[in-house]
Amino acid sequence: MSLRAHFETRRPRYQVIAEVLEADIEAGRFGEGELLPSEAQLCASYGVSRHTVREAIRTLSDLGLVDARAGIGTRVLARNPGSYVQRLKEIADLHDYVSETSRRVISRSVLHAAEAGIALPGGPGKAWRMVEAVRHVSGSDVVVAWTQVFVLPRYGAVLDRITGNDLVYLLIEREYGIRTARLRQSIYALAAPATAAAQIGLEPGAPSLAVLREYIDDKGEVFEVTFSIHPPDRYRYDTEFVLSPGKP
Amino acid sequence: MSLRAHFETRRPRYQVIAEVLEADIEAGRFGEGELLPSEAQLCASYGVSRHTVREAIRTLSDLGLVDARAGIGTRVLARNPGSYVQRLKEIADLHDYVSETSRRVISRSVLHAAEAGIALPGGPGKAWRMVEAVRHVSGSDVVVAWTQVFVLPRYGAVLDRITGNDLVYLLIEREYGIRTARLRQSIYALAAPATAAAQIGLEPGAPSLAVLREYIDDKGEVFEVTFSIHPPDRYRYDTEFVLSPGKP
DNA sequence: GAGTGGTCTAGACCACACA
DNA sequence: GTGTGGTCTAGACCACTCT
Repeated sequence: MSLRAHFETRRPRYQVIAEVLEADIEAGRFGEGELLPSEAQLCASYGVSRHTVREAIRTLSDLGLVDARAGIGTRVLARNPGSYVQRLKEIADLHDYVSETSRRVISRSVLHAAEAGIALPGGPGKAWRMVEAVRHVSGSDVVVAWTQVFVLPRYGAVLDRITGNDLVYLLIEREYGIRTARLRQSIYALAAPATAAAQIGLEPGAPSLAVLREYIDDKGEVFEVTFSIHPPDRYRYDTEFVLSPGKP
Repeated sequence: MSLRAHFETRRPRYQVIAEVLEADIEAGRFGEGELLPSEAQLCASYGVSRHTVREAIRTLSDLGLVDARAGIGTRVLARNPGSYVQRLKEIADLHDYVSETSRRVISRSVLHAAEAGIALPGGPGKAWRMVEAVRHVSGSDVVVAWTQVFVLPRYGAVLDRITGNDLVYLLIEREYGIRTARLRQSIYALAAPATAAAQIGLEPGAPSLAVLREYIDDKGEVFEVTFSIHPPDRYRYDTEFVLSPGKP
């Protein structure tokens, strides 16, 4: 294989070489688990400098196709099927309805985990601060969710200051300089509990959608838990996964 | 700032420089939207070659912190909060319950979109092949879902061959050489429809969780749609999002 | 010790953006 | 035109792995 493509198309040599190597891998000329020719050999084959060869290999590495190691060589990885990713810039994207709805606080309290209607991490004796609220469409009285927000007592101050649209985890991140490293989310159907049902205009026991979210900081501590109950037909959880190449 | 760190710790110079620059950005010494010093200036400041400076800048670029452009310079991007990604190697990970459950086919048919209980893409007159099935825990008769799978007629042959655990989209990918490029998923609460309720041991109108998935190939065509109804408490949809650095 | 990729230098020419 | 980053060469030394 030559580099005619380079001279014809004026594309960078390392890109052309990367594509040739990629095609070789796809075609099985370099099989899974085998080593690519060494950088020195590739330099000779393609008549380019080592830097150029290394740029080409870097491209393949970024695609997750090969793994280069000093002392060993550049190994062809298992045919990468890619992976499906859902990517969010802000966790707020998860509840895009936030911007179109407002919160009305119903109550605030301090309680022990055992008293909450749901399982909170840290054991039944652990104290949490909680606010109960409903979310309704802004400028209307259509209620889309009944919500509980639990936060660790040391962050509880933010709960006294929330207004219609603030996202509690963002307030905590900002004021206490922590970062949400992980979010766990669980969605399930539920017969609406009486307390929630009354607030959102459902019959007790009617179908409803429950969403439980745990916000976890970079030390692994769950610092906030939210629990929402949505009326059916006024809320759905939509997701799109896109196939993307890249390292696993 | 010197490169003492390099000589003390024996770490690559470009890494040390990258960290110094990153700290400078964090500290606001290079503000959002501003240009970094040119590569030539950085070479002089740190007393290294241009290659080394470029490796450092490449590191920052991979982190999504800066954007280098020929003719302009290297611009500091808006403080990158990272993004939260949910990553799946196989869409099958989405229904992890697949491996622990088996499917029992109830019926097969050919129908027009208008006859389906849900909205299928492509207009009401479009023909689809469908199978109706229930999923139950393997080796038990506990039913966890009532399911409909719709596929384009030209792929319908696979529906005649599905056994207890095959994933239809994987069969189609394999046999017809297509690739699932995107998956759209919608989850909502639903009063169980009578047909489904009867099959999974629910009262009609009881709370249930509905999951609608559209499988889309790389030409943008929806080639499969699945619709599932789950009893509450026998199914929940769990997700974990992890904060990851990187370009947006 | 021989060979690998990882790091680094000192040059060079180019395409591009902007004044 | 001047300066930017993008590409490329021809060297060099190193840490690492395997024998």
